[in-house]
Amino acid sequence: MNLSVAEENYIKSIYKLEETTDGVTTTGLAYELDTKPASVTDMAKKLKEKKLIDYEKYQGISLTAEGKKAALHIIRRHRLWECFLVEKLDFSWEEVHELAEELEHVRSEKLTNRLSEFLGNPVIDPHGDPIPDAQGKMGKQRTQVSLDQARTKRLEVTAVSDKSTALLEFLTAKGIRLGTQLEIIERYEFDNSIEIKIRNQPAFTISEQVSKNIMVRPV
Amino acid sequence: MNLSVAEENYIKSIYKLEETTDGVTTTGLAYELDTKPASVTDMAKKLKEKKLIDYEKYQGISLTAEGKKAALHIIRRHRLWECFLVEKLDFSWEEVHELAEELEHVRSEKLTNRLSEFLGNPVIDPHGDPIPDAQGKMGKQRTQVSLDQARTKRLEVTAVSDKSTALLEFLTAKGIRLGTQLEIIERYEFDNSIEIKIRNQPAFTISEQVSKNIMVRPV
DNA sequence: TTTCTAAGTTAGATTTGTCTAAATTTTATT
DNA sequence: AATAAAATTTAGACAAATCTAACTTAGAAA
Repeated sequence: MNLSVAEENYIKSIYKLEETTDGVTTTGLAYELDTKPASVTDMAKKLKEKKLIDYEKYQGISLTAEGKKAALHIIRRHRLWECFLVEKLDFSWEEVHELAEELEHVRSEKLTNRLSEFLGNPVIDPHGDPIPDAQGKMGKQRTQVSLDQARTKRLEVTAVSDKSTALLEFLTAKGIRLGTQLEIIERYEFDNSIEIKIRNQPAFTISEQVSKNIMVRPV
Repeated sequence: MNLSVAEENYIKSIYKLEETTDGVTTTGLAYELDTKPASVTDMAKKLKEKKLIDYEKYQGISLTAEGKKAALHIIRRHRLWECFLVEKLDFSWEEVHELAEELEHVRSEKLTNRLSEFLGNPVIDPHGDPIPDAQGKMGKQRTQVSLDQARTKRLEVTAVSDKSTALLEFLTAKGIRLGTQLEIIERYEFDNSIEIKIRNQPAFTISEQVSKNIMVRPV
C-alpha cells in the first residue's frame, strides 16, 4: 500500500484519536489535523476506498486492521527518529516532535530497522511512549494514569501526552522530566490545580491543563 | 525562502547540469528530472519569480547566486545523510542515494549541523563527492579526471559520478571502490573499452560507459 | 536568405489535497 | 413530536505540479 504524506498523517491522527477519545468524528479529526471537516470527509472516502478505514456517511471513522498496521509503522518511524535526535544528536525532548513529523514519512523498512538496531532497539521514546516493533507490536504500556487522576501521593513521571514545545519547555523549566519523582501536596477544587513538590525543592502549583498531560505511576 | 520538494529537486538538478554540461536547456533538465519539457517551462517561470534562476524564454536557465546557495544546502544535506547511512547504519554505497533523496528534503539547519558534527564533519561522501560546509562552501575537488581520459597508467579511484544502483553494484562486484588503485593495461579504440588490473587480480575489461563515470587521480 | 527541424512554449486538462458556502442529517432541547 | 442547533456532507472552486497536443521560435542546412 503506497500512501501519500497526507494520507499517512490522517491515519496517524485517526489512530491517536481512537486511543484517546471514544469515536473518531469528522470534526474531531479536522481539529486534530488543523484542517476543515469538509477536507476530512473527502479524505475519508479515499481511505475507505483503500480499505484503511471503515467509514459510512455520518457514522464516524475507525481504522481497519490494515489501517492500524499502517499507523503502527508510521508511529514506529516517528518514535525511532525522536530517539535518534535526542540520544545521538543531543536534541532536547521539546525539539524533536516536529522534526520527527517529517522524518517519519521516509518509508523504508530497511532504514527503519537499521535505525532501530543502531539505537539498541529502544522500547520507549523521549516522551515515554512505547515504540512498536518491526511487526507493529507494542509493549504494553505500564499502567499509567494522568497526574490529575492519580490516587496516591508519591508518583513517578512515565510519559507526557501533549508533545507541544510549549508544554515540554514548561515542564523542563519546572524540572519535570521522564522518571522525575514527585509528591502531591494539595489539590485545589475550584480550578483543579495541584500543588506538587519535587525532592527537596520548594512546592509549586500546576494547572489542570498541565496535570492532565503528565502520565504517572505510583512509587 | 521556502521551497517545495519539487522546487528543491529542480534547483539541485540545475546545479548538477551547470557543473557537468555547458548551458542548462529545457530538454536537458526535463531528461535529468525524468519529466517533460513543458513541465520544466512551467517551473522555470516559478523559480524565476523567486529569483533563484535567471531565465528568459528560449534562452536557457542558470542559477542566481541565491539559487546556487540553495542548491549547496540541499547537496550538503543529501551527502551528510549518505555518510550517516553508510557509516552509522552500515548501508552500502549503492543503497544510499535514493534514501538520501528523501532525507535531504527535511529542512532544518540545526538538524543538518548536528548531523554533520555527529559524523565528525566529513568532507567527502561515500561516492567521493565533496560536502559543502554550513556556509555552503565546498572544499576544492582534488584534480580528478574520468578514467577514460586519464593520461597515466597507475591510478586511484577518487569518486564515481553516476550514482545509479546498477553502476555501483557493478563496481562493487568488480572490486572497485573509493581508493582502489588500478592500472590501465590496454585501451581498445573500436569501442573505447579499457582493460584494467587491480593489484594482483586478473585483468578485466570495462566499457566506455563505465570508465566515463569513474573519477581518478594519478598515483 | 529561405526553409526545415529540433527545441521550447502555450493552452487546456488532470490529480491531489485543500477550501468556502450551501444543503443535509443527526442530536439535543423544548 | 417538533424544532433548533450542531455536525456532516456535497458542490464547486483553487493551487501546485504535472501531462498531452498544438503552436512558436531559434538555429542549422540548403
